[in-house]
Amino acid sequence: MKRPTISDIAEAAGVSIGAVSFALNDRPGVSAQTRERIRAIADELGWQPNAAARNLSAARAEAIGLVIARDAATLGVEPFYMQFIAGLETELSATGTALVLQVVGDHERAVEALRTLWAARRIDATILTDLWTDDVRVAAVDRLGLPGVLVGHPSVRPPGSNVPAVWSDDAAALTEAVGYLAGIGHRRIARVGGLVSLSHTRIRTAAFRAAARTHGLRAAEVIDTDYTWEAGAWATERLLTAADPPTAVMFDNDIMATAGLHVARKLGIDVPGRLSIVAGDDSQLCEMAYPALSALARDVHAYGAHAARVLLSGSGADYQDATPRLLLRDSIAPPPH
Amino acid sequence: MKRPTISDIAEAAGVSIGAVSFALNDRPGVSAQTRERIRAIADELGWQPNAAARNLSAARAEAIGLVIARDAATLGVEPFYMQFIAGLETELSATGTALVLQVVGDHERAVEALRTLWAARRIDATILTDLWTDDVRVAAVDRLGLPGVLVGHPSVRPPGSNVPAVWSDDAAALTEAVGYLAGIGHRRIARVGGLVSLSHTRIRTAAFRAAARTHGLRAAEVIDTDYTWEAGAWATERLLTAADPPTAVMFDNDIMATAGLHVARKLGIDVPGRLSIVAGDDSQLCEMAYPALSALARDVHAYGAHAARVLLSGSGADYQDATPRLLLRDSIAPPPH
DNA sequence: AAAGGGCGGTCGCTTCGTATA
DNA sequence: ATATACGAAGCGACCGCCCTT
Repeated sequence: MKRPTISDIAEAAGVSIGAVSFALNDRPGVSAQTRERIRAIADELGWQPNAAARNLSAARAEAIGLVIARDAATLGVEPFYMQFIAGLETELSATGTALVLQVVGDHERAVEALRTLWAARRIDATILTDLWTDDVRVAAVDRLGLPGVLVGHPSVRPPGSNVPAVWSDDAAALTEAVGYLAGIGHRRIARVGGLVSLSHTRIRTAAFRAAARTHGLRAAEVIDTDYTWEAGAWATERLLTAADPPTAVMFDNDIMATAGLHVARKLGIDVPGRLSIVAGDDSQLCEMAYPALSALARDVHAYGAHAARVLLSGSGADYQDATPRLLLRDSIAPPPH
Repeated sequence: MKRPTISDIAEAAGVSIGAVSFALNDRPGVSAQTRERIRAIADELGWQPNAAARNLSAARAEAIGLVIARDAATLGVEPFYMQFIAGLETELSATGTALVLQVVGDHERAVEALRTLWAARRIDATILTDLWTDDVRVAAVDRLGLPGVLVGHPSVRPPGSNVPAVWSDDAAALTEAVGYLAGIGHRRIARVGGLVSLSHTRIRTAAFRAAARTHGLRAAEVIDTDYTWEAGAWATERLLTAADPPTAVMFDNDIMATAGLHVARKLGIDVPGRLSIVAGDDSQLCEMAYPALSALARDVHAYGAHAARVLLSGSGADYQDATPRLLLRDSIAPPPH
């Protein structure tokens, strides 16, 4: 029950504390047989290094911080984070790095949390998600000297900063999707975007507009939202009840896409007969909807793993993840007429 | 940029290290003005006590561990954990306690993770969720002397153990729901349960059967599953295509309830006209379904907060949370005929 | 006599300089 | 000179003991 320390081992082995440390850390300076003897005793005693002591002398925490800045209520159904975290873990657990998680309400508190964790040496690095343009958190990690990785397009990185970014080419994904819809005949396509403060929202909107121009679409309206069910429903209703409504709508997340589906049903608009829908990520929500929603699919689990790998490698180099692909289910069809 | 230590403050204030420690920890032995001066300097320097150093001498980690034993794939849509974690955080952050999160595949690995975290003094306590009957993790925390709280019915606690439990009366909730359905005329009610290895699944099934007897139901079939969409769909299909099918089905989680809704639609069975559905928890998935699903509602966020509070209080006393209530939406109606 | 504040040991581990075979 | 092992000095904060005014 009492947890053994290195000196218990030293005593039992009849050697010095230093020798035990060297033996257990695979460093030269201890004979092979002494090393084995020490190892055996450590095993027998069930010894584990005291993280506090080790971190104190090494000045490392062997932990990384993930501070999620999100209203608790909306965190529930949003499938992104749990999968992302599970992905992180696959890499972290392999290196004995702990994940310290915190959920806060806004960026200001996120900065405060990161500052405290870092100042207290509870974390060695952090991962920043849901990046805004001119994100105060990026500025903060730069200022603090807190290592980190940005999960988002490298363009969010301010000049002078060299925090690596892990990203995927959302613009290409959107371009592909618009191209597909245009290819099967759609001429009026709308986009229900996420928070305009998020950098990837702007990137996607820009790509959407560019693709609309390329294909000479007759209409390419964009409505920005806050990602919630309510906003998705409201935006869809506005789109569908306008004169000359779109024949296809692309949503920035799955929750809003599902909301859009509901609104269409309420208005008696058949999906995909009269309206095609493209969802945002590709969570299980898409399969759960009826009809099952086509979506821009990406492997969030792998995304998390890659972010962790970039962080642990310390290379400082950006990493481009796979481009989301349009996954066809049952919510896309050629436009009516 | 450089993170200050207590001796930096001492130097800047022209006092000893001990005086700084006393001043910053609100202990007597320092004059009020010295205390203020020291505080001001600490603030200005952005000082935070080095967690490793403090934990080393205090032999505490100021952190609790949450090891989620769940297949990564199913973690995605399951809204429980994120909300639960957010609830935990509201209490933890108030006391400066960190949350160390780990995601593993099974109980064996969970025990291993807890053992390592505890042996390395990375955590002071843990929270155990999704409890099984004869859960190896409960035995492990007892054996290790690792403090914890069980999120589940006190009956999962083996004799001799005194780990506190935070629980809600699921049996009462199920009884209420069956009573309601029976009250509006249902005579054939089925239950699609969760993992039979989970203790609360058994508790609910027992309550379901007892209530069925009380109300003299003609049929009260129970099908156990693994909580997945596929299992929910399969179970529902089996139920609805049998001779003399149920007029109401109660699901143990929201994902399966949604799957059940799909199956009913596929079979051309109107909900709630010919089939009533009760979902398991009450996540946003219920509102997202069409028709919106009635559910046994509980406040998961508060549940998490209560678990944290019990853990931090150290009282060791069980805490009974609010009993889930039947929340009526659009998926319940009297049976046909 | 009491209040303010210095000193030094302590937690467990790492690491470096040095001594022994 | 080489391989092996010892002793001690930190890492940063805490805390009890003791000495000042």
